[in-house]
Amino acid sequence: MAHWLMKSEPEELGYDDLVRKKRAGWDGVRNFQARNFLRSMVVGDLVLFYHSSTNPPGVAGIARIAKTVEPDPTQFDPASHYYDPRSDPADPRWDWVTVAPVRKLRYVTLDELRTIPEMADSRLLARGNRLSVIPLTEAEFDAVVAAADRG
DNA sequence: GCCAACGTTGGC
DNA sequence: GCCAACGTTGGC
Repeated sequence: MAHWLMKSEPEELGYDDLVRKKRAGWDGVRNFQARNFLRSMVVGDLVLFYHSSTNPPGVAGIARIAKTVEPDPTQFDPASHYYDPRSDPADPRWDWVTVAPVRKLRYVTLDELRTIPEMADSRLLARGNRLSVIPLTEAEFDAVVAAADRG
C-alpha cells in the first residue's frame, strides 16, 4: 500500500465536503507528473488531504483511494474550468481517481508540517514545489498523523 | 494581488 | 531539440 498527499483548494473541495459527499472524483489534475502518480494508485492507498491556496494551508484529514484511474470527464466539458480541447476522447490525456474520507484530523498547518523531522525531505516542503499529487513514505505519512493526534 | 518557481508550448 | 515566452501554482 502506498501513501500520498493530495492538494485541494477548500473552496473547490474541502475535507468536510468529501465527508459529506462520501466520495469524490479528483478532477482537474493537468500536470503529467501528477497524472502519472494518479495512474500508479491502487484501491486502499492512503492519502493526506491537504488544503492549498487558503490561509493557512495544511493537512485536514485522511482519505483513501476508493477507485483507480478513469478519464477525468471535466477535460471534455467545454463549460468546465478544466476543459482541455486538445484531449482526444479516444485517447484521453487526463485521469482522475475516486477518493473517500477515512478520518478528519486536527488541522496540521504548513508551518507545523515544517517542524516535523520526518517531513524534512518531503517534496511537499521542497523549494518551488507545485505538484498537487505527492508520494509520501510511510514514515512521513505516519509522522503527520501522529503529530495531528498528539496536538 | 504579488511574485517566484517551474512546466508547457511553439518558433526556429 | 533549444530556449524564450507564457501560463499556472501556491505561499505570502
